[in-house]
Amino acid sequence: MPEAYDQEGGVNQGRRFAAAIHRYRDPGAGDKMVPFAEQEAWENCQSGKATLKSGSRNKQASADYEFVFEDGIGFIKESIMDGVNLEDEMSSEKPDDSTAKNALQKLQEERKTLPIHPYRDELLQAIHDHQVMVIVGETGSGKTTQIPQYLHEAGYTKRGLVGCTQPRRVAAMSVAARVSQEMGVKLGHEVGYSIRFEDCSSEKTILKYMTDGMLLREFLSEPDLASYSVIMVDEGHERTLSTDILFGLVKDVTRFRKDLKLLISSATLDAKKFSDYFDSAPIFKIPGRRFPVTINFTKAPEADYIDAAIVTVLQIHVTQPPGDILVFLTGQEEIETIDEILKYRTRGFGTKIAELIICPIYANLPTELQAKIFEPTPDGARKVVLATNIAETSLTIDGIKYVVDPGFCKIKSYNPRTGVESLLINPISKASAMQRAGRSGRTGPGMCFRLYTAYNFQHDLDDNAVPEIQRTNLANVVLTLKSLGINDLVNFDFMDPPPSEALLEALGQLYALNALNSLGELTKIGRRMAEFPLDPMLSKMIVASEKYKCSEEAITIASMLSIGNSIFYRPKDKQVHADNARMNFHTGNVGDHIALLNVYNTWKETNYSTQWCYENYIQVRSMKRARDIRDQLEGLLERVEIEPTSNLSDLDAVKRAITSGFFHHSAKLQKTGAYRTLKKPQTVHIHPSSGLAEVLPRWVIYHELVLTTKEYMRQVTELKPEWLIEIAPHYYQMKDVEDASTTKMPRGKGLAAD
DNA sequence: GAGCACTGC
Repeated sequence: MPEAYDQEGGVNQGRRFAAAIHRYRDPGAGDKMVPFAEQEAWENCQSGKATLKSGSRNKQASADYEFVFEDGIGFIKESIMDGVNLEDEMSSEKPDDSTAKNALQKLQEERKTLPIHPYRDELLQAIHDHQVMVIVGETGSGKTTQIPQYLHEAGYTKRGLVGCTQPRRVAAMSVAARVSQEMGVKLGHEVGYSIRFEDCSSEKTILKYMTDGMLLREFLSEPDLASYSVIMVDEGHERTLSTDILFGLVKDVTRFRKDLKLLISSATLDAKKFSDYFDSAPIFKIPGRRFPVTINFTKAPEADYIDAAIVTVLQIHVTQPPGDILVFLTGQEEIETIDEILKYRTRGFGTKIAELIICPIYANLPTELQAKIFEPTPDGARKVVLATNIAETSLTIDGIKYVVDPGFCKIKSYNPRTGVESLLINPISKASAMQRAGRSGRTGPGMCFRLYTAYNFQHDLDDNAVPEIQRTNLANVVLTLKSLGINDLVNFDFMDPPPSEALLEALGQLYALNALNSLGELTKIGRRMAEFPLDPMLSKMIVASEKYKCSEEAITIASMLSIGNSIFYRPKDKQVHADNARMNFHTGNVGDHIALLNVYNTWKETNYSTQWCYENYIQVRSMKRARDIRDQLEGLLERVEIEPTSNLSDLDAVKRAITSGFFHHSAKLQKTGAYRTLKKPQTVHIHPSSGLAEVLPRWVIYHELVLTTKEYMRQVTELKPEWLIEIAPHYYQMKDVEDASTTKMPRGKGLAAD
């Protein structure tokens, strides 16, 4: 086994997990089937047709439960996720040779073959009878495209819009496109969608698909949702930050708007919880349409999931009938490692085995390389897709018959006490494991190979992932709710309340930013800040830039910072070139914020050239996104009546604006070469990718703290300590910036000047 | 001298 991946951090995490499996494993359960009542119930429930009797099931299982590759990893066939309405699926796949029908008629007939169709009238009656309902609609049931149309047909659109929220932009767009076809209308007319940067709706629109975040923004201007007659929150089980806030808001609106209908779609496992939260709302269940998926667990725990994944892929390739393989991995590095090892290993087979086409896919992979996974697999070859969680919900790949699931993913966590973010490898949830398995049964019967034991699935995995609202910085959530006039946040009706520590921290932060007064009410500054769809520190920087006459620079920097760390592209074989290109923007040790400003302005000077991006190792996609965000912020400047002004000749003015938003994030150099944060003291370091990593200024301000191998400040700019007193006198006193060991510090100048 | 799960406004 090559050693390359042996040193990889994720593997160590995996080992720890595997060790945990060992600890928990029942020593007698090795080769026997263990009863999994809970799991069976779960999966039967999932299938929508809980008809399998346990007796016949066991008989079937004992006949062929053991699925063992020769000389490889032993798997046990543990269960089957049933396919439902398979016959319908088969018949709808048949080409329709009646040429007389026009396209619209065909679409209307297709609608009638959807699993939801027989439930139409019953569903409409239930919606008529109840104000709030939880809809459990399995994948492929047609709930997202059909329910809004049923509501329209039943007359609900006469009283107002039917709005349907989605967690992702593409989903909102593509579903709206499909529904507009089915209704035979032009997209953007009767059927439209609304997503950030793109409003494809009009006065004619009666069915509106939108991202959940977009409905949340609409709440700010229409807190009673007066223009809607029905709101359907789709994919509620995904528990995005926006849906969780929406839940609390729409639940409240239904109390005083008895004419507003509310539909929440959830997965089977959460339905009861959703129903309880919405005052015992009835649950309406619609079966889905899916092919059966056979689930295999390893007989024994695997110590190294990277190795296990590689062996499993090769075993499938050599022993199993045609069909592509999807492997779920945690990140880019893991994907690249497995890519290399698989290439190396299959080279050894020569022409003895069929060709194995390896396709990596992750969100930061340049667009042109992402396209490869959608190319059809040539006859006689097999494709193996190495994917992150992006393949769990965000994109679907046709032709996948086998899923390999090591059972891990990276999850961002946030420590409200220290403000440190980190990205850690964690075991996935049961819900996530089922979702992954389902990716193999989209176009035919599938097989899922889990690289952990059934015991481990049952006992070590949580039912659901921790919702985002419980593991994120809440400053923006709090500002949004405050601007909706919700003052008592501690008693806000969250489905799963965030830790009170995180709420208090966010309140404190907003108070320090002068967005809230001492009574916790929104100030004029706070109201202006709430207009910007940004982290409040960035919004404050923009609002403060008015005073320093540099709003143009502030919105550029805010746009670039809100992209995250995916601006610079650093290919393995050209790291030196990429680093040199990056350092060109740091001339004069201006700091990382100004460097980002330089990147954007230089790109703008090239007329937003793609070629220029390639030459400078900059991600084109990220820059285009920065431009979209900047355009939006430019429009919002006008809304809050801030003049667009540029002050490039006075970089200190720009840095003062930055300090106005980020004064919390200050740090001072120690004799050791490390830094110490001024408030909530902790030892931190300048990230090696910073332009100031070797400059080590005495005082710095940073954008964020990330924990990787050390605690690093990412995006760092030099600071004059007197700015802290000048800008945040309520937060810093002289003693904070005085320093006995730094008598040589040129104090007074900045202070006297202002 | 490091390491970037994934969304969304």
